[in-house]
Amino acid sequence: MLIMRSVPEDLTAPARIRDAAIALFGAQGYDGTSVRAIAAAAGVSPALVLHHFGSKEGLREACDSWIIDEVMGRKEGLTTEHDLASTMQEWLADTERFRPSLDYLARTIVDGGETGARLFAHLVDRTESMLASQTEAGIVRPSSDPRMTAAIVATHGLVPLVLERVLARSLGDTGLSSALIARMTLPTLELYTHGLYADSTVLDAATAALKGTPSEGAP
Amino acid sequence: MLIMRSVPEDLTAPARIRDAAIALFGAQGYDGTSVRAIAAAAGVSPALVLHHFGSKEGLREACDSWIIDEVMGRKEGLTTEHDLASTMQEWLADTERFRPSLDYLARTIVDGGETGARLFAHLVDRTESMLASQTEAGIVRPSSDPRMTAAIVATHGLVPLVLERVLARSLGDTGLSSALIARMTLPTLELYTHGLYADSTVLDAATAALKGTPSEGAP
DNA sequence: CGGATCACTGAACGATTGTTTAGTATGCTG
DNA sequence: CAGCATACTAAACAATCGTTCAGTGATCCG
Repeated sequence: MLIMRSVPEDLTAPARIRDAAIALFGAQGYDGTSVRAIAAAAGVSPALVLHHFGSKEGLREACDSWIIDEVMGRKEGLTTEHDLASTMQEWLADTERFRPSLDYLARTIVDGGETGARLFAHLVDRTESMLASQTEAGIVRPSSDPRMTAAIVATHGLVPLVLERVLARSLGDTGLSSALIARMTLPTLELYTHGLYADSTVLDAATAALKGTPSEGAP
Repeated sequence: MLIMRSVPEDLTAPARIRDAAIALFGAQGYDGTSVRAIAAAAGVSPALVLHHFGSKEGLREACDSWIIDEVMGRKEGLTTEHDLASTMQEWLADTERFRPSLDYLARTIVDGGETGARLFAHLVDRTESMLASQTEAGIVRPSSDPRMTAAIVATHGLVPLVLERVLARSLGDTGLSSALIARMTLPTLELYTHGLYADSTVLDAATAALKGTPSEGAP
């Protein structure tokens, strides 16, 4: 770990510590990152980290609420209203710049903890209301289970975030993930416009099968 | 960590160690699991773990190749040919039973390491050839980018695996993830049959926009 | 029977972990 | 200027980490 002071100088010490923590937690995970490594990356002593954040867990919570504020756009100019979807779109368009936040966000969501669940639930809520209004406008087809459809569409949006590494490696090692996102756009829109199947035989068969066993939710 | 010997007795010590490692690595991650915890769960001494597997990293590699064999179905009766898709379907139908393997597999894939990349690449290959034959048979619509479409469909299949926790929590805490999978089936088939959009205006707009800037791959 | 190999354990090793403590420097407030 | 809170560090703390070592039984082979 020869590289230190990887966070610029013109920030307060707590801010440098927080930025370094997000970068290292995102890159190596919480357990794989030591307080000493964070302190070195922020250019401070290990004791100062705990002086400002109480404990390593307290630092994680500070990073969580910071990333939530960053995702929801409660920073910078408070002019624009943001949410997870729009922020992710912005970040994925410049992965090199937002790499720390992207990695931290991905880990938070797949982790399934309180923060990840809150962010995902928010994304599903937004997706559901968006789909509802677009369905009313005739843009989107009605669904037999709007909540689950919203959840599915939401997860599809998270795919480039949480599966970026394996995706890139399975499509020739471009490594440039913004090009990957761009290449995903057209096939995704094709799928969302015409579906995958040429006709409705598979769906009809599944519908008939579910009609045959209607007691689905009661064990 | 009072609970130990969580792996049955009637297995060889290396097998018990490996099973305990898969369960703990899957539940808490590699860094979050100590050799001592694995040894306790397997009912052996910590030294025996390293005696059989050389190091903690060696144990991980053994778990990786074990899970690969398990996924590819190179075990039990060698009669049936399996792959990632069919194995995942079988495991997700009985999540309680296959919880350790499911969690370990999910972590391996999102980790993006060698094993995860190999498994995912295999899944994309299988999906691509399946889609190709079904396209030729008129079941599946042709795609403008078959490889990427296969990758997208593959990632959609991994969604319940890697996002199970947040998914369950955003749809009322059932916790029973097999019911979650069942509820996902119909909306997914609706999406794959009719698409999400009512008409092709969004796709047409995107296609026109990409025609306007055709120099996509050359930086 | 004798020797060797093997599975296995208890105890310890040094390194690293998160955290605490004592202390220094700085800058604000009265 | 005195007093005090704050930012910050060096050093050490106990605990845990992965790993090593010496040694014990048991099994097997000749």
